[in-house]
Order: sequence, then structure tokens, then C-alpha cells
Amino acid sequence: MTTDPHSTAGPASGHGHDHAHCIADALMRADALCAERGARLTALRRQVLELVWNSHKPRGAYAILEDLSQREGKATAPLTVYRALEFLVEHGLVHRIESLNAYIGCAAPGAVHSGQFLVCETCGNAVEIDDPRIRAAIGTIAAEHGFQVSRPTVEVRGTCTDCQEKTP
Amino acid sequence: MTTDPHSTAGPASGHGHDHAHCIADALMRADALCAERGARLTALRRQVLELVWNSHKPRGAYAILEDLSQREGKATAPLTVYRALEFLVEHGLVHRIESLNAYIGCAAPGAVHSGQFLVCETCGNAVEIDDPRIRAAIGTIAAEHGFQVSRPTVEVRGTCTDCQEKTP
DNA sequence: GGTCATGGCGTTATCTTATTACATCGCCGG
DNA sequence: CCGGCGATGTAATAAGATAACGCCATGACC
Ligand SMILES: [Zn+2]
Ligand SMILES: [Zn+2]
Ligand SMILES: [Zn+2]
Ligand SMILES: [Zn+2]
Repeated sequence: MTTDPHSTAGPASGHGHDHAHCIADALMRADALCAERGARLTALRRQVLELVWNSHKPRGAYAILEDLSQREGKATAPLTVYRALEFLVEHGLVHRIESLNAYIGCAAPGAVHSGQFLVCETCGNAVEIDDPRIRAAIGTIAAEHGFQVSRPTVEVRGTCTDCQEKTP
Repeated sequence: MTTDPHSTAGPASGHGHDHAHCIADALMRADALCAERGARLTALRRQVLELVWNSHKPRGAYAILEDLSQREGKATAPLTVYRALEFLVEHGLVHRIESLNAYIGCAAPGAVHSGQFLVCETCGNAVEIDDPRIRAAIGTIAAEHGFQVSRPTVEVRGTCTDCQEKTP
């Protein structure tokens, strides 16, 4: 749990990029988007969004809950986190990774997309992609079946480049 | 729960097809496949497979558990079902629908495929597809990212033809 | 400023889904 | 017969999610 290839807690985690910038950027875009839509990005919701963005790994609701409780200095109820997450998912700021029961910050909030992910089984990082070919293929086959799509889920499990290099 | 567009319990459910045949066929193929591989399709596992095949809707582990308990006339532990499901999934006889935490019989056991589904949010039926274009698109984009795929998950939520007709 | 409706949040309890740890049983080769 | 191994039984518990109820802050409206 703590012996992770990439750190999971602090900022500046992962592949040497400036993760603080990721977070700040995500929060800024969230502020803008919510302002534009008249949605209320309350302190709590903003806090949860920030915690979700603390790494590029999908995080479980209860993990976020722990972080939140710690930061607030008092115990918080699961529902608090779930409500915040529901808001964030509804507004496209966060995606839910179904195969992990976990949540991750959206890489392109505001844009119309459905969330496609490459999830590394070794390090736990998840990269969001939005490939038009996959979207098109799904659209085509759905049409062939007379199926009306509302929410496509694409989650590809496997091994990321970094982790392949580490175990040759 | 009981007011379902298609019945969920008895055989001969759904779109007027001979579902008893679906079940018999699935069991036969499972027998053959396991014999071929030297895998032990025990009475319990076969029973669970049959219960999974009782409809074309994904079923939760605890729902299967209830069925099993009822059929056996005695209470069964969750673990019993989970172990059977684990075996069935490992051997490709059953798929897990991640977005529903539920299980469904594989339409083409033995064939190499990963499981792609059109899941109707209205009636609950799930149709397994295996579209080469989706597979290809996923393969391509994964390669572009240097990502080594182990298990792609594609679950498309939406509305099936039947349900669209019923609510125009 | 006062009033009211709305929506966000806190509290508690409960439900569903899944796993861990350990004991037992039955088959099969030696 | 016996040891080994895979399958099953039993009990307890972890992890994920929701339901029911009520208080309080915000902001529109008078
Ligand atoms: Zn996104
Ligand atoms: Zn990795
Ligand atoms: Zn299949
Ligand atoms: Zn339907």
C-alpha cells in the first residue's frame, strides 16, 4: 500500500511532472466551468475535487473520505463524500472508474466526451483518452443493433510504458 | 423488482425465444470446454452457471446466492457463489459486468474475446457483442501509448430496440 | 429588515458487494 | 492405507453505497 512505484499522497507525484500545476489548473477550470453554468462549487466540493486530483490514480470514495477527515481534523460521513462526488461526476469534473469503484479527475472537463481509460494494473495510474475511432466504432455497432447509446464505458486494463520498462 | 418488462425468473423469458435451449446449450458447451481443458465443472459450479443463464440480464452475486439457497433448500454462504463465479469467469464461461457488479453468461465461450456489452438501462438485458473494429481501435490507441493491454472492458449503457419502441 | 423556499450539509442507520481466515471433506496417486 | 491437494463449509469482517431525517445558510421576494 505504501510501497508504490509512484507516490500516491503528496503533490509532485509520479512521472516527474509538475503535479501542483495539474491540481491548480483543474481547480481553475472547475471554477470557471461552474461559474459559467451557475453551478455551486462549494468549499466542500472544491476540497473533494482537489483530493481526487491529488494523484493520477483513481481513488476510492472511502480513501477520499479519510483524506478529507484528516484535513478537516474531524470525522466525516461517507455520504458527504458521495454527495460531492455525485456533483462532480454530474458536471463532468470527475469520472468514475467502474472496474475499480474509484474516481479520477477529468482531463478535459467541459468538452463533450464519455471517458475512456488506460488503467495500469501495476502502478495504478489511469490515463484518460478520448479516441474518436473507439467512439465511432461504438456508435456504429450500436446503430447496427438499433441500440441508443447513453453512456459508453471503456476501461482498458494493462501495463503502462513505465511499468513495462521496470519489469522486462 | 417483480414488475419487469421481461420476466427474470423462469425460463422462456424475454423476447419469445426458446430460452431453455439457451441454457441447455450453454451447459453443454461448458461441459465440453471443461472436459477438454481438464477443468472440473463440479455440480455446484454447474448449478451456478445455470442460474446465471436463467436470463439474459446480468445478475448480482447475492441474487444468485438467493436462487441457489432456495434451490438447495438450505442457506448458502456468499463465498460459495463467489468461488464458483471466479472459476466460471476464469474459464470464460461467464463475464462480469463491471458497471453493474453483476454476472452474465458468455455468448461464445472458448473463443478468444474480451467481452463487450450493450446494456439496456430500461429492461436490464445485456447483449454481448465482439466487434473487431472496437477491438482494433483499442489495440491501436494502446499501441500509440505504449500500453500493453491485458483486459479491455467495454460496457455501453443505453436503450435497446424493444424499449425504445415501448416509449416513443 | 423580515420571510420563505431551496439546496447543501450533518447524523445515523442500514444495505449491498466482496474478502479473509480457518476447518473439513473427498478424490487420487503412491 | 495414507498424504497431498483442490473443493467446499462456516464465521467474521471489510469495502462500497444509499436511505431517512433534520438543521442551517443562501438568496429571491415582499
Ligand atoms: Zn474526462
Ligand atoms: Zn504503470
Ligand atoms: Zn463472452
Ligand atoms: Zn431494453
